[in-house]
Amino acid sequence: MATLKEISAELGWSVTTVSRALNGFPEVNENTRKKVQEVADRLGYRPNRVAQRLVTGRSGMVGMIVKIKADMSADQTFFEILTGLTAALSRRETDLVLAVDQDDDPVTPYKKLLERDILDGFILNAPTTNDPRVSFLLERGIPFVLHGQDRPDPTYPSFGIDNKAVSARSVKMLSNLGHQRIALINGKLRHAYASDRLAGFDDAARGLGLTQTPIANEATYESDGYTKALDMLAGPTPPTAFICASTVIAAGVIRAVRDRGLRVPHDVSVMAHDDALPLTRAINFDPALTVTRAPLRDACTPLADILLDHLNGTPALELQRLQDIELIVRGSTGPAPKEA
Amino acid sequence: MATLKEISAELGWSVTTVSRALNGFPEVNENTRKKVQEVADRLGYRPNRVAQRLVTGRSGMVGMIVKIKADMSADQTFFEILTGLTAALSRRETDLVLAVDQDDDPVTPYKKLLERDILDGFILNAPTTNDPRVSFLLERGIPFVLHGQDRPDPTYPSFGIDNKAVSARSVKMLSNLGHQRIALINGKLRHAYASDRLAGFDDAARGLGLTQTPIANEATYESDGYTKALDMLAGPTPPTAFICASTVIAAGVIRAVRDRGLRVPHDVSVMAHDDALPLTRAINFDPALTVTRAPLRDACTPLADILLDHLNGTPALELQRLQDIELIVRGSTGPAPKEA
DNA sequence: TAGTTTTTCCAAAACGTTTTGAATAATATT
DNA sequence: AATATTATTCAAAACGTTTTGGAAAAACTA
Repeated sequence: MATLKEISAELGWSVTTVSRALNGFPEVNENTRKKVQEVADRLGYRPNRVAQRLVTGRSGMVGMIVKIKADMSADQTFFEILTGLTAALSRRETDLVLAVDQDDDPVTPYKKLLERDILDGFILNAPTTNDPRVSFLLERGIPFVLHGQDRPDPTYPSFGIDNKAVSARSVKMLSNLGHQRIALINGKLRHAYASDRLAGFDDAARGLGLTQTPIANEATYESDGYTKALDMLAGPTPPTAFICASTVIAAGVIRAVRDRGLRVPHDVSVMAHDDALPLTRAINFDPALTVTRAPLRDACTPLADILLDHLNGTPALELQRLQDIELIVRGSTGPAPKEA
Repeated sequence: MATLKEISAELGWSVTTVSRALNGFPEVNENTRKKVQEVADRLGYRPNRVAQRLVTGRSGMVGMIVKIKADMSADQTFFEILTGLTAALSRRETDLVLAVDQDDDPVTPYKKLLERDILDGFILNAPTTNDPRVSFLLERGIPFVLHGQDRPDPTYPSFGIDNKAVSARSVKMLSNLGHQRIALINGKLRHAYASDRLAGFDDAARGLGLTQTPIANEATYESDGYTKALDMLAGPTPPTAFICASTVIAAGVIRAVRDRGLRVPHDVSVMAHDDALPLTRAINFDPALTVTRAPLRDACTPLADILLDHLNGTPALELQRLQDIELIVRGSTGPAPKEA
């Protein structure tokens, strides 16, 4: 590994000048800069990042802790955001490094990595409500960006969708189609997104004077959608429309509707939130699925940019952005059925 | 973050003494050492790893590059080795950090991470024959351990199974049961393990004078096992026994055997190599599967130990170890059928 | 030519830690 | 008490890079 000292010795200039030449300081003469760059290229000089971080506090590496789960259902999300973030950060000459979380306490892996004092910041995803990781990093002034929000008035950089609006827009659309009995099949309530969608659903239903709005939480898989929808459809006043937390859950709901001899959308409308993951495509449903769409992949560049802008000095409150949600109406939703 | 300087100032001893006290140097008085440790504990002192690496060349972090693939079939392997390695390294106060490989050239992500000069070494897995990553790291004298081998006379630390012996023991066992027509359904030949198993199969068959030994390579999924076994069973002299690259492939072979109206093991014996992954358990097969067994999880601690011993100075040639293979005979294999 | 201004490069210090070789203090021996 | 030996601590340098504040060189002006 070539060092500044070697370049300095070969050219007869100080280490200071060599450093400033390579780093584009304006007071270095252009000829000097060119000569330094030529020798650096020839010797294959690469700055020692460890030494840089010791002086500047920056290594050019940001971290993300990965929770390995026994079930594989989250893998699409996981891989999608990993590959997207790696590419987005790479465009800004930053490396994403991962560590595996194997502790009961979600804060522990952050403590361990912080002991190394090597990473410039963190990207956090899948927040729980009032996420302890967020509180921990805020207390220590460690830079991070959160994908989503974990509290109503966040003081940290973030990028995500407005999950209350996801529910509200869905409820309004279905209400406009004449649906009075609208069901929500929601995710696990420990996740902040699910909690927000529940709140948004309640608010919207109340605002529209809807009173028959059954809710089931804690759904993850297709089979959850199936069993919870079956239960709801078995009641005396079954819902005529479902809002599902994901396209995967919607597949289960549609299967349940059909197993009851009902038609989509003629008898029951089904819609879902769509992260636009590669293996569960809404347009491949029969009928094609109506969705509130916000591709997970579209979050990667903003997340990378927000974190790096924050590291470069932009105040956190200027780095809270929302991802657009697109309502796409397809064949899985239609007017409420006439009451028999 | 407390520093040695702060401890030094509080106690009135030099930074040198404080450093040596904390690092257990024998010439430091025991009383001195205790006092230093107390202040360090009180101030929450943690060594700055960046500064340490600058002086010692060690950060306490080793790296692994992860190739993200579109299909999910490798995830079991991936997760198994990740979680195992993280735990094993953690026991030796070393952090495993991951980076995502998104380049066509498998060497590129190593180059990028090496520019950082932060990691102490690498763990490499899934080698191809004469793996370019191995050559690259050897040329640069970068410490690493390889899970498996990629060449006949490796000069680097490694831990893995003898894949030639996997095939040889399987062939011998089936030959001893009277089988004369033994088929191999092998993995992708670009992987070193598949290449070695092919060689071992050929050698063993030749040594036993077997001449009807059909081979199919490039199998990964259950469906590969199914279609390749169907093809072989459709011939004029179908095999009476199969050796499969994995338990997943064996499931496909068994399905093909049954679709042909044949019985396992009465008409056709089926065995496989078993990495003991959690979701594809050989004893859950019907009948329970005969296997050459080498749990992937059992490789993790040796891999971690070998790499760290190498970093601590043990020569590479003393750090090449083989994992035991256990031949477990169960109900899927039996004597060759009598010729009709 | 002398004085002033601008441009360019540099010495020193810093970052936090480790290590070498020596200095100092304490203890033992004569 | 003086000398020798052992135990303990220390100053300085190193690691590679960046930055502050200033020195030196070059260019400009009167």
